[in-house]
Amino acid sequence: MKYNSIGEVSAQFNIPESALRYYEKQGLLPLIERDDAGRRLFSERQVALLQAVVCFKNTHMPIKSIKQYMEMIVEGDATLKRRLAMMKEHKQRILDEIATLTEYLPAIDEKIERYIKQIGEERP
Amino acid sequence: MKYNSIGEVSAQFNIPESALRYYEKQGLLPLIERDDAGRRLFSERQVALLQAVVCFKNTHMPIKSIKQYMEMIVEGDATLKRRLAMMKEHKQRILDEIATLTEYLPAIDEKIERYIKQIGEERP
DNA sequence: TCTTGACTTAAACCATGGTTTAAGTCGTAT
DNA sequence: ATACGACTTAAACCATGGTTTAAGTCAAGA
Repeated sequence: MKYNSIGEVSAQFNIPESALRYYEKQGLLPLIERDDAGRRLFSERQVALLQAVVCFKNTHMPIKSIKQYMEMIVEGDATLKRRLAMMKEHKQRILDEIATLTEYLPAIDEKIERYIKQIGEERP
Repeated sequence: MKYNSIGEVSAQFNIPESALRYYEKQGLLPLIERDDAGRRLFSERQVALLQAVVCFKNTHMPIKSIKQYMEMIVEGDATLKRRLAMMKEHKQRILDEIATLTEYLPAIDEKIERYIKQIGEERP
């Protein structure tokens, strides 16, 4: 099996090593193996799980929730329903967030239009 | 002129009074007047500016940036171009954020579909 | 008069999400 | 041998965005 060092993973995902260590400490990256010297070994599986963490972080899931999700993955199939419910809720929060941002865009556009107009009138 | 107390504004916008006081302290609500007892008086103008603050906060503009914007409003027409540039940048950040959220939605949907499928196979 | 409710302040406190620092351990190339 | 680069840890530090607390002021009603 191919293992990646923390430096390699940091470079691949453009995430500081300090953040990866912090994520592991917070329980976002459970079951990371170590070599004889205590250095982290990221398996392909861990890299895939980190990809999920990246997805969750980019969609603003709190660290505590990501941790719960990862704990459920470790727990196995008994948590499938809860994981499904969690993903449905998270999807809804993403949709709500998109809706909020979209709703406020016209207000920003109005300010832009107003400033363009005012600047045009100022320097005639 | 109609003035609103901090309690009224708090109720209207569903924002804690502590947050409104914090916003003023941080410079997000400049030029708020006071009565003889030192109590804040929100004019219609201030309420309108607060509406802008709410818009910026809901679209994740940092407090420091909102403060800069409000300082430019106080400064007057000399800052019109800078305000326009700021609004254009902020709009782009909103669009980028919507794009990011939208890009990750399929990954969440895949997990949802996978869990539905797996749960269906588990309880046949 | 005295209490109550709405307000004031400064300062302390809190949660979230990390980064930085200091000290140390390896493996490898010179 | 030793120096270097990549890694380790715990603990301290930081930024952001507030909330909470303690002590006080003021106006109005019982």
